[in-house]
Amino acid sequence: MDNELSKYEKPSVTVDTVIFSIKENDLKVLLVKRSSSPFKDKWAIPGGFVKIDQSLEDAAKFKLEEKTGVKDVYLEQLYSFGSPKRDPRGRVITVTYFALINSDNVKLKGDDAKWFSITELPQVAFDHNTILDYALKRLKWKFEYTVVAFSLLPKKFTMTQVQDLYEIVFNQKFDKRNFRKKILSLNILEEQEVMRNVSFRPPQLYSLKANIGEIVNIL
Amino acid sequence: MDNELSKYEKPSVTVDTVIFSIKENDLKVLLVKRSSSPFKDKWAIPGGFVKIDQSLEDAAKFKLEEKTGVKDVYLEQLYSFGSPKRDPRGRVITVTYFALINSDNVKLKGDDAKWFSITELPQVAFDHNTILDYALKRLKWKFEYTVVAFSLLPKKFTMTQVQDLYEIVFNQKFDKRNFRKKILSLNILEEQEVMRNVSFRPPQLYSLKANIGEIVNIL
DNA sequence: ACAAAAGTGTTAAACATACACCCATGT
DNA sequence: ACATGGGTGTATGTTTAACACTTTTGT
Repeated sequence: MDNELSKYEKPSVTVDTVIFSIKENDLKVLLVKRSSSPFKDKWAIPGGFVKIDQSLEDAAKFKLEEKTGVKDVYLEQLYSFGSPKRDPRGRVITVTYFALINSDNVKLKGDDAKWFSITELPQVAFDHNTILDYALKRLKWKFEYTVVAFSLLPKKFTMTQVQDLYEIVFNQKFDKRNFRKKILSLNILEEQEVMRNVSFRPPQLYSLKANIGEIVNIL
Repeated sequence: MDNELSKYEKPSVTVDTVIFSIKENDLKVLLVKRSSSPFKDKWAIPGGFVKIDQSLEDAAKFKLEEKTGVKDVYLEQLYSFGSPKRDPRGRVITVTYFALINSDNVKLKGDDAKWFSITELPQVAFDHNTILDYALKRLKWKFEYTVVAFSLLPKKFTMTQVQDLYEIVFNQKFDKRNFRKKILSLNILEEQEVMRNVSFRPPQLYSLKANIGEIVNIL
């Protein structure tokens, strides 16, 4: 390697991805158990070193697929943490991402990974509690101002599912009529068929209109 | 250095800081002329390599003070860019920051740094145009939802200065009465004395109340 | 008295909130 | 017929948007 780049001692760079999903009507985060020192046997956010010719986002996607088998999820960069003492092994800067997946599609690989309710997190390695706090804040923020919520739902969903999701994330009840009015007024949903074979009034199914990306300022 | 960290070839890490200020009733960005290859003589966002025992934010502050002589400014992390090919010399990941300074206090050091109007940017080195676009988007966003605007103003300011600032950043006129009502209703300003020795009706001076940090959801 | 910028109030429209009952289905 | 969750409308308060003239000072 040439001149200026080799003049400085280089830090290591990792990418860690906070993976959110909804399971059992609860907001969950995927954590993996560390198999080696430091923080052996503590839980940690899945992540790994960035390969020298791999983009940051590719590193995040790679880890995500390795752990969950899922591709094509909502993925966004969160923040980079680089305090010199955050890893006892040496200087490690981590670029963090957060992912939203619909856990129906997930098959966890190996038994080192586990879903934790956001309200019952274990002690975690490194500064990963800071990262989790930050990710949760960002998640709420995104729910308020964008359409990312729908990445946590199946393709077709009922209005009640949407409302349940918002109530889980904000840990707060919303008025049913007002909630529906609000969501429908955004004009981001398409009516699908009506659900069948349920022993109560069959709900309307909706899907997110194609080409609705992230769009700020809703709700 | 020990085990796992040295198993991987490490990327270089830089910190680049997009420095915004208002001069001549215009939104400006500070750029520096590169003195060496690659992109010799092209303009670039001020930045440098992260020292092995320096936090990311310290690296940003250091560069900021080196170039402008200013400390204690509004500084926030923007985004990390890490595409493998962004620097022709090798793998360089950059963590970007953006800073808002009141340029009254600034003495540019050396003649390699220059303020550019955001509307008349030169060609820039590396992927710095992407970074500038991103920074400008974030700036507007922050103006809409937080109180950062006041970091670009002197301690005491008139309502007209605040409005001018918003009009510069959004490149859009606002109604004077509604604008004042809005800002005053936020309850974030304190009345100071009235300006003197002006040949027109003397304006009220305001200052930002102490302890008003960033506070989301204004305007 | 004039030039320059500061300051001020009202009305209409849009949006948000609060609130309770009937509906469609399977068993 | 009953249990289950789905679906709907109206009235009130709050927020935003549109709009033009008078005030204070120095020269």
